[in-house]
Amino acid sequence: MDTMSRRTLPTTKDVARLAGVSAATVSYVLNGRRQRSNTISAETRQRVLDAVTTLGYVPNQIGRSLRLQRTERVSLILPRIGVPVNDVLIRDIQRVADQHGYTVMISVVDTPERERHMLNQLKRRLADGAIIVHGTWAEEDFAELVQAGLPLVVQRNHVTAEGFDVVQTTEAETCYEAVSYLLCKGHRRIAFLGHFENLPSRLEHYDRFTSYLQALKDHNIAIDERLICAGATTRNDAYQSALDLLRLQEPPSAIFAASDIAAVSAIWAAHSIGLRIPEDLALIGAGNIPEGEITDPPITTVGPADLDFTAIADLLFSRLANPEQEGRVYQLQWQLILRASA
Amino acid sequence: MDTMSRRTLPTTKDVARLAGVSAATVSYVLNGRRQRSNTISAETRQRVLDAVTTLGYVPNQIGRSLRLQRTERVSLILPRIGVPVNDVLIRDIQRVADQHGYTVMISVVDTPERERHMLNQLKRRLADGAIIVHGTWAEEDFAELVQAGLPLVVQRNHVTAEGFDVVQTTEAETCYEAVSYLLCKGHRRIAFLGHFENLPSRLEHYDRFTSYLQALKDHNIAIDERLICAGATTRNDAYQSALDLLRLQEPPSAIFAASDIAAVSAIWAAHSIGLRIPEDLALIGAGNIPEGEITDPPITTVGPADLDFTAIADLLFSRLANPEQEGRVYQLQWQLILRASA
DNA sequence: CTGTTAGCGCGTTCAG
DNA sequence: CTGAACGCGCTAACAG
Repeated sequence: MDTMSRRTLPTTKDVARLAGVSAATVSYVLNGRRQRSNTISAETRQRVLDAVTTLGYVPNQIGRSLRLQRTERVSLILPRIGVPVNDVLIRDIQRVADQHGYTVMISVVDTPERERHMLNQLKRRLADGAIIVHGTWAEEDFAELVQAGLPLVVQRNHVTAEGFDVVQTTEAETCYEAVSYLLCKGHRRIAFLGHFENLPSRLEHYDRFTSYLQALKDHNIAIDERLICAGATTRNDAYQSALDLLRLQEPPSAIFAASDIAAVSAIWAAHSIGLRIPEDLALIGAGNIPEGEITDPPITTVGPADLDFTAIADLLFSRLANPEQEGRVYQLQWQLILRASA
Repeated sequence: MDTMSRRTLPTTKDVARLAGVSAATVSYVLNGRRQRSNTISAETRQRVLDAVTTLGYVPNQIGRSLRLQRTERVSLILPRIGVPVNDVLIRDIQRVADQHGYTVMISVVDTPERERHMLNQLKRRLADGAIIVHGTWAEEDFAELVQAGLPLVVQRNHVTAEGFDVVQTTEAETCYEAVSYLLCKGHRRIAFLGHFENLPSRLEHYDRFTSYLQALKDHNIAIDERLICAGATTRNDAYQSALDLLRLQEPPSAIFAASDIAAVSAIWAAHSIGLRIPEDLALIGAGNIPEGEITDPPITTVGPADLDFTAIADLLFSRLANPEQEGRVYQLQWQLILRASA
């Protein structure tokens, strides 16, 4: 309670002195020796534990990390926050990390500057391993991290698993299927509602968009640039963009939204000008977020059939246990989920 | 590129050897000496920098932290993810941290077990300071962290700023005003749509709820427990709960939702059974999230007038610079924001 | 069964 | 202007 104790936290040495043993013994007691025949008498053990509680000693993780060459933390790097699918990812990684006694540290990395900063932090051993989701990272960045010996899992479709693991989705085919579905229903003016910021490096890797283009092309529909909308970053931006689309002289009869959030916003936009869905406007989203089940109407969407990303976390911890293994590719199967909006 | 280099990262010593200087000189060059008259010749400086790039040397943050007794990280602890207001908080804290050269690590702490784990991590010097938002933390936990010398900012209404800073809102009065507003409009059956999990320790500290109760009481309206709904944790749960409310034999004519997310879900629920808002059902939310402006109708809500939480981050960094200062209280002004839903 | 010693990587004091 | 030496807190190897 005195102000002095706030200045200097107790160390193993303090505990050792109070218990009348050496610092090593304290460590043995607290970390339970595993190898060798190093055991501690019950009496000494108790003296140490008493000293620990008396002093309120807590081991310093930094000293421990330096000695063990291991932080017991994993880093989860997200390109943006407020995307429901990331909530699930966080939940699943958290759960697996708990089981391994690891702490998860989440970082939102949404600008090139922050990317550079985080790249540096990771090379400085901020964590023992990292899961990087999408973002504008260059492939060289991943190579640098591998070079630095950091166990790494990258969720991105167009990247080669060289020294790290890659999580991919089959969204290219499924999005193609979704747009084809709209075409088969007779729609000829189909809008694309997405955002072109924070893309995985190149536009041609933006599967949801290229699939849209390809499907139209394969059905001999000319691309109308006025129907391609890039402003759907936030819910409110998506709302405005959808409104702009629907107010065109020749408005679309269907919208393929690159995210379910954008699709929900499109519903609000349609409602606000008296359009009915799907009668006046067909709508397909992407991502299969739970929210899509409670909208009016529920949203037809493409996305992972069940929202469980445990496998991604498992990849990282398996690599943590065996860092030298070859890069693996894990496929997340997407599917078209028909509901009422299209 | 050889496998050896993945085993052992270069250290200051390696850089020193290659540059033909001592490790100290490397540190001088990289950290730019401030005190004393220690300067390095341009020539030596260049040799060191060359060696750094040749080896791809990156200072090890763990060694640095141990030496400096400072991690150059701050911890942001959230009780749950997927709440839009936290997106704003993250953005603002991130920005301020960038300016100070600090890294933000976000943690989702949503169970008592994770709370205990994180309490320990913080005492182990996971970060130099922390911002803790709501959650079920006990006041003793904060005292422990203060005792451990951790600069701390807590966002919670009912807590005394003893050795740390507190961010409070005026939501108690504003929520009272909101419910009173409904009562003045003639509503007598007003439902409460909230969630009783993850509460700040005690139910009587759940301002949004107590204000609801108090307003009814002051207007001599008997509490009808069937109108008090505790299941609105996620969007989908809130939807179900709202549906249950609206299907009661004597359904409410108004709903006060403890979050805007719950309010949006209530709109969907109302739509799905053909109720119009505000004609058939009045609705007030809480939190003032941007999404409330694009719903149909836009949501009348209570919340901070402008979404800027820079001040919270400033509190932490000011305390980081001056750890011994008295605990301060910062008030976040809430207000009733009238839109079309009530 | 327990104490001594060494060193993880870094930044800094002090003597040259 | 530079280098040798020290210590941050912890744990593994080795003595005793």
